[in-house]
Amino acid sequence: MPTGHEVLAAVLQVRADVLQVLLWQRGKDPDRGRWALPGGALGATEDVEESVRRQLAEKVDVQEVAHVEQLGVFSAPARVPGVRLVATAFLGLVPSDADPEIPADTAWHPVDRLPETAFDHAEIVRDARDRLRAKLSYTNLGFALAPREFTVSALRELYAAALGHPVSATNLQRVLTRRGVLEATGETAPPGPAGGRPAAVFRFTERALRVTDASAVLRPPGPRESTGE
Amino acid sequence: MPTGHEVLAAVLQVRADVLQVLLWQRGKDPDRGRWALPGGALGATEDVEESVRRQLAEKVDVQEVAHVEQLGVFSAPARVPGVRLVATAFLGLVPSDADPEIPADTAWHPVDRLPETAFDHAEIVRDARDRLRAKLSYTNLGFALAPREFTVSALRELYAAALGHPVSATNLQRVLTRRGVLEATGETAPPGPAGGRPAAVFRFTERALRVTDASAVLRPPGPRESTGE
DNA sequence: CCCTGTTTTCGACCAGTAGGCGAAAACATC
DNA sequence: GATGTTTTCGCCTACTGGTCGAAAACAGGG
Repeated sequence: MPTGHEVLAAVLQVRADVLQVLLWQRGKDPDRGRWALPGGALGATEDVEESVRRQLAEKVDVQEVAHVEQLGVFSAPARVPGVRLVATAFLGLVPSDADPEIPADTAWHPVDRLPETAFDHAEIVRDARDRLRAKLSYTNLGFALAPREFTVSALRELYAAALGHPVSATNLQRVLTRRGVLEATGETAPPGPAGGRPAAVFRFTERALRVTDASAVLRPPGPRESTGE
Repeated sequence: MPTGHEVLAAVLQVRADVLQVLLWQRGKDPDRGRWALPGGALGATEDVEESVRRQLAEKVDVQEVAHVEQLGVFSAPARVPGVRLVATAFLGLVPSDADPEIPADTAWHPVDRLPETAFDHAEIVRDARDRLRAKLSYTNLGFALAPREFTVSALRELYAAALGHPVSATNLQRVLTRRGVLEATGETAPPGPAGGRPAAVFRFTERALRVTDASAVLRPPGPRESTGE
């Protein structure tokens, strides 16, 4: 039994205040009618990251996908019936203001209320969701879920939807500002129908677009590095 | 050209106060004479984690490997000459007091002064080292590098060697104690030849053995969870 | 036996960071 | 102008990490 290799992408976006994942409905067996992650066989001349971007391009406008990172390998011998197929899974993030064209067999589904899924794809979606939730708090990954410009309230709702629990606007703004990743544009957004003070518009700074993993505890000794400019 | 799949393990241990990796010297082409990571082809009836543990057993006593985790996929089309070979890389950790038997072609090498390595294995070792350094500070991964019982000074030297920078013993003890992962045994270790106060002996608690990733900033609201018990 | 040197341990202090609260600002509608 | 709504900002508290220095507990030498 030869070993094949496929790539799969769990593309996440906050839509209607709910974290959702892009799935397509299989038209043939095995698992006909069940919902699957976009992906496909690894090509001979590409690595897995190139491959997942290529395959994703068949379902959505890849320009809209702001962040792609490797989740891990799924390799249970019988994860797909009949053939031996090892999968490299990816996490993809789409800003909440994008509404990419998608094929007819494709739809967004809330990550916490998945339909009947194909193969081990539900497990992959869970892993993607958990990875996002973990990294949202200690990295700048939020920029990949947010529009280019936004108010603090809008960002708060995004984080709340993605994390699955309420977030304080005050604290969110202070934390992100202190990290040096939030920047006021000077503009203000018009208030809603009920009135209220107009909200200031922010964007992520250049440095925010580099996802910095390190929230190092047990730092090397010596004076702190400045976070500002 | 068919696609094969192999697993590779970067097994790290602090030896002689230096972070080292287990490598074996290739006896035949390609890359004869260069140093390679242990590993091999994925079997038909195993997943990648089972496979890496099986392959590792051929080089070292697997009982000594305290922690194994997936690093990622390496899949550049020409990463191995001649064939298309996708690799799943793993990070393995061995406690510093273990000295496993290893074959004649196998040796430990400092991760910061590698010999001539085969294929893309140097990159994998770098990734393993960086992963360890990142996770040491915000997880309990240290337990996998330490003996079952140890003094704070010994643990400090372990962390310093693994992280590559000095670590304060005071702070290390306080941080780990507050996390509830350090526990005094009540015993004391005899002082060195120069005298000095005898050091208290510690061990990691049960809860420390579960590696807890979450160092969540932007927590859900409400009272703090107690770390005690 | 006391003094010195060494190593560990512990308490105190400081700074940086997150969470919470409420007042003030800036708008809409009546 | 009064009221209601939303945003913004400052203040307070709690917790955590980093640093320092004193005290504790040992060995060895005079």
